[in-house]
Amino acid sequence: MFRTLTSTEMRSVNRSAVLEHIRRHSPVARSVIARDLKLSLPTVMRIVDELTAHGWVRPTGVKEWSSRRRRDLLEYHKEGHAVIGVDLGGTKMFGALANIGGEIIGERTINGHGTSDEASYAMLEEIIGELMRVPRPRGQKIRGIAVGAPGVTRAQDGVVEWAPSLNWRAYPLKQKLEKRFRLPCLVDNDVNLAALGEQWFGAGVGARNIALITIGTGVGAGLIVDGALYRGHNHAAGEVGFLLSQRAELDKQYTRFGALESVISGTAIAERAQRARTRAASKHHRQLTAQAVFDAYRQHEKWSEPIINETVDYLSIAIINISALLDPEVIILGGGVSDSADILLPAVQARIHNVLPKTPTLKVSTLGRRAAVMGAIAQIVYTTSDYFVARKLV
Amino acid sequence: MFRTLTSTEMRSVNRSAVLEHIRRHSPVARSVIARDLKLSLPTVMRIVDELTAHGWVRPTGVKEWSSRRRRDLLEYHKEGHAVIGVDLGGTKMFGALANIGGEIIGERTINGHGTSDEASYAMLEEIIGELMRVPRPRGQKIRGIAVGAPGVTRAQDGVVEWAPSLNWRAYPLKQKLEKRFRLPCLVDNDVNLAALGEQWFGAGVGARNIALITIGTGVGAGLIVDGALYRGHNHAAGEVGFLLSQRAELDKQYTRFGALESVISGTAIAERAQRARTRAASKHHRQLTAQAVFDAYRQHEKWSEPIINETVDYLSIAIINISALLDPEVIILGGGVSDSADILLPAVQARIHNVLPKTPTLKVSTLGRRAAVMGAIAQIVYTTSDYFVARKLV
DNA sequence: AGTAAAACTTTCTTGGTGTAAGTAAATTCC
DNA sequence: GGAATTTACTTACACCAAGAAAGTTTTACT
Repeated sequence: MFRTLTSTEMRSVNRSAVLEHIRRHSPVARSVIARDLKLSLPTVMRIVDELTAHGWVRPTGVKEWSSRRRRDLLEYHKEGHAVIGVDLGGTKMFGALANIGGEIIGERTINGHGTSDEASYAMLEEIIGELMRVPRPRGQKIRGIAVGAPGVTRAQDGVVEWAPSLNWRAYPLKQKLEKRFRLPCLVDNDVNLAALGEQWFGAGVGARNIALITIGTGVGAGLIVDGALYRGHNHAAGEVGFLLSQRAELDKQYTRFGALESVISGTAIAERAQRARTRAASKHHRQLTAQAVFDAYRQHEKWSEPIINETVDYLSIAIINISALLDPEVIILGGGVSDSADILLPAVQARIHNVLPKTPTLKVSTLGRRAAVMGAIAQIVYTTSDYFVARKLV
Repeated sequence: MFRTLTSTEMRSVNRSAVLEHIRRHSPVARSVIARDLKLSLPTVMRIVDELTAHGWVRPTGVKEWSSRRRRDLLEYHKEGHAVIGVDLGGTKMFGALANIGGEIIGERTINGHGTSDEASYAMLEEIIGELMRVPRPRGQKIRGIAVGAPGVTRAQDGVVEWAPSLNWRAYPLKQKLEKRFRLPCLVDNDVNLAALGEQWFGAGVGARNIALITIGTGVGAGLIVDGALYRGHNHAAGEVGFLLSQRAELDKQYTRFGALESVISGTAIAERAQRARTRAASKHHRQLTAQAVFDAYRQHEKWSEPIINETVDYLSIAIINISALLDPEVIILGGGVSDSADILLPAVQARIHNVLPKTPTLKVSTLGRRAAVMGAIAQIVYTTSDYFVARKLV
């Protein structure tokens, strides 16, 4: 729990701080970095040299800008490295090749998933293989591969403990990928990666405490607490699908899906709509999707209102409970259902104001389905550049 | 957010690790520390010398113990320093003088609280003054004063933003105390200190992720996340009193007390009992307390059952929600109501097993009303010995 | 008694940070 | 238009702290 440091690791701490500063403020001059981070100028120089040599940072070429002398500014070298990120969703696999600035170079999607553990893995290998063959700017190397899996993952050793949709159980994914592709590989929960993605490139930029709620096939949350991903004691933090919001739910058993999940997930919304419609019209309409229910609501079709209202209510309760417990700066809505944020956000906003003393900022994911892939970039930068953080206990 | 380090601070990181190791494993030999913490022996020697010189650690005098040579072992020097901790509860003030090993040297309690902000402060000063005059082992100096306030506190600058029971609003407590007592002073939320206390000396020893739920006059929680106290973006993390567990609660306004608080707090239990009794017997009994309701339940008095069942249910929901979101290793029950844990714990235990994939360990506070004061010790040790922690991002 | 092993000690090297003095570039002032 | 001034960076060096390696002490075992 208490990690010790050598001088080299102290350098890593400082290097992380400098790189992070440049990433967030580029273009920026060395002297500004020194001032902001309270480092001496020689130290900043040395670290910047190191970062430049490794392709994380480069001089802009642009000179001067304000009073007195300005020499070349520095910027985060977006094109310095490429990263492969894959989001293994519940229903499809989405992979991207991107540079470390979050610019996507190539994408691949495969619908459906494997029927066995090895079939799922083969599809993943296929996607990664294709992405590795996508042409990149000359000299740009792939720095690593990060995979987000829907289920319980042990990020430390890269084992997927349980991912039902892929038929993986105690599956040593990282090990297999590293053996196959000979690159640093890394496995995490898909929602965790998405939260990190929003923190680096999306709606959570600049925030130190973030909750990303994704509502799609299922419901989950990724938590960033005091600046770092929080995974929990059993890798089960952020399982908001299992939140309870009624006393009656105590008497039921929830194994595959949680209580909240059975109300507000896209699947659940569609199911309720299906039931309402067959009751109302006594004839089967086409298969309804959550999307269709929201569209109906936009068209003021009466039957959709109780469904949407119920969804809004239970989502509001979840958001209130998350805020009461975690007091994040921002709560981000992601996943397929967030396409209907135009309906959800204002409604939820109105509901939570009464009940909480302090309300977080509510936002919609700006990265959408790419969130996890963007988080993959962040994770690869973290691990391959030895990110260390230090903190003084208050 | 990204803090930089100098060599001296690197030393602080390592010193913290060594002190922490000795605190948790004493008596222990230098060579063992080096092995466990992956430090070289010379470094451990130097740090231990430093710690000994400052009174944090001392040689046991006891020699050897196993194969080959063993020289003097080291132990945490419990009596090395004294600390004053004060818990400003909702209804009474409880202060203690203790050594850094958590052994109490003297205690003082004042019932009730001031009618104005300055009256409350005067009472606090009075308690601290008395504790400073309690005779201590010779040579033992008071290292600092930590105060836990019921309400919103800014630990960083020691300002109590809002503590209704004490009539404090934006009250610069730390500043006033330091001016008066000329010692390092420190102000935090009472439940936060209690959580820290349980982590150092109580039911949370060894755990990295802890939620302490206190149920007394009000309801609150202290969260320890990845080893450190988590306070949230607006110093409002752990406000479990505001958790919702029914859709109907969305339509009410909760300003002074939260929704959950109005059901499971000691006050709320007593109120419901009062109503039930007056209805049943149509004559006023003596003022009922939560304690009395639990006693009645133990005596199988029928009227108490629905009250206790309701309490158990909503507490279970809260615990389930906390687990789903935070996945702590242990959830500790504290506060006045935890005296009835013999009833609550097994009942809650039974309720949560069905609903959650992973359940945390449920425990009762082992420190009771002293929890916050014990946490005060921890905080003072943290701040006055410059605790730094370093962490590699996965 | 001699030997081996473990637990420190001492000495020296290495990595890294900061200070201080120095140089270069650009703006401002006269 | 040149000198003074300010800012950005550079160089040289001192200092701090960790680790490696070799030396010393203590103890168990033969």
